[in-house]
Amino acid sequence: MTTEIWISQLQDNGYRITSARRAVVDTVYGSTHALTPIEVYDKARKKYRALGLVTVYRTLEKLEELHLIQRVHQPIGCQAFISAGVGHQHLLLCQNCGQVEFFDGDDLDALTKNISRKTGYQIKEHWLQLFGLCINCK
Amino acid sequence: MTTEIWISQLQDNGYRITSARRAVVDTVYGSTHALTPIEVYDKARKKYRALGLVTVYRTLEKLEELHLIQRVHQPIGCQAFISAGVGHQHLLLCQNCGQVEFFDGDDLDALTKNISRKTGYQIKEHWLQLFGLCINCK
DNA sequence: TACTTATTGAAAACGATTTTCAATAACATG
DNA sequence: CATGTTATTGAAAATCGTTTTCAATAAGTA
Ligand SMILES: [Mn+2]
Ligand SMILES: [Mn+2]
Ligand SMILES: [Zn+2]
Ligand SMILES: [Zn+2]
Repeated sequence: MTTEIWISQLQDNGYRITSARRAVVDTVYGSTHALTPIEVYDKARKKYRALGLVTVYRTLEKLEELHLIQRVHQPIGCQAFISAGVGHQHLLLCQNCGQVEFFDGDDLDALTKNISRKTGYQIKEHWLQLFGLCINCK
Repeated sequence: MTTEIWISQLQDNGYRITSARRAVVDTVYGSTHALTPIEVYDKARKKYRALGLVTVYRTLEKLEELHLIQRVHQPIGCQAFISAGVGHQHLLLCQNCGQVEFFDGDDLDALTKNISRKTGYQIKEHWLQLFGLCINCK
């Protein structure tokens, strides 16, 4: 998997491929840490000097819309993004260095059935995030 | 349980009891929906006309600091508040009307041990939220 | 009742995000 | 490859939510 996949996704959806967009894609794709718009801007500008912050916002918007990236919610803030996982996945975040990992294999069926019965809610989806310390930080 | 509990908590922590604070407390306490600062402002001003939005922010800040309210994270935004649950609890949100309920009794020990082993992370805490439709909305 | 000082709301400041706009560059067409 | 159409660009301005500043006020204390 390479950044070209994101590039063709953009292309296939009628978006033009520009140097600005390439710089943003190259920066966000494959990052192990969630990045805020400003962080993306600072990193991407090393690859493409003329880049504007506005274009970072606009590109992140499109990548999110195409489900190529996803927003990361944290106690400190909820405006950082990371490459989206494939299929149904959850996040594991390092509280110290901000590293992000995906995991799957949670089985919440019993739980949701139980809660559904107790509350009368029809449960549609769930968010599960784990926080801790990565190998380097613990 | 009544709003007086929050009032005495504020008092016990050295904060003065004012009409503005009473209006905010009365509004947030016991609300079944998460409220944003503006929503709190609009509702609370019906009880106390002179209330300023700044005071709403300042009071919410204190209530959060005393763990009497907690922030609710949602796909649409993360600046709404609700009365905090007692002990370790999780949220169940109605995607239609915004109603909020608490639940407990999730058992994620097996899951976290498993993830911990696979990833090498030391897991410290978790966020779990369920989304669905409440009895009225489904 | 008088005093101290935390609290107030209005206004200004702020930071993040969005909108506006004219110049530019991507890409379809010939 | 040259040309035309128009999506995309970055700068500047506007906007939105939140925070800070400040002088007036009112809560709590003695
Ligand atoms: Mn899951
Ligand atoms: Mn739990
Ligand atoms: Zn780490
Ligand atoms: Zn509902």
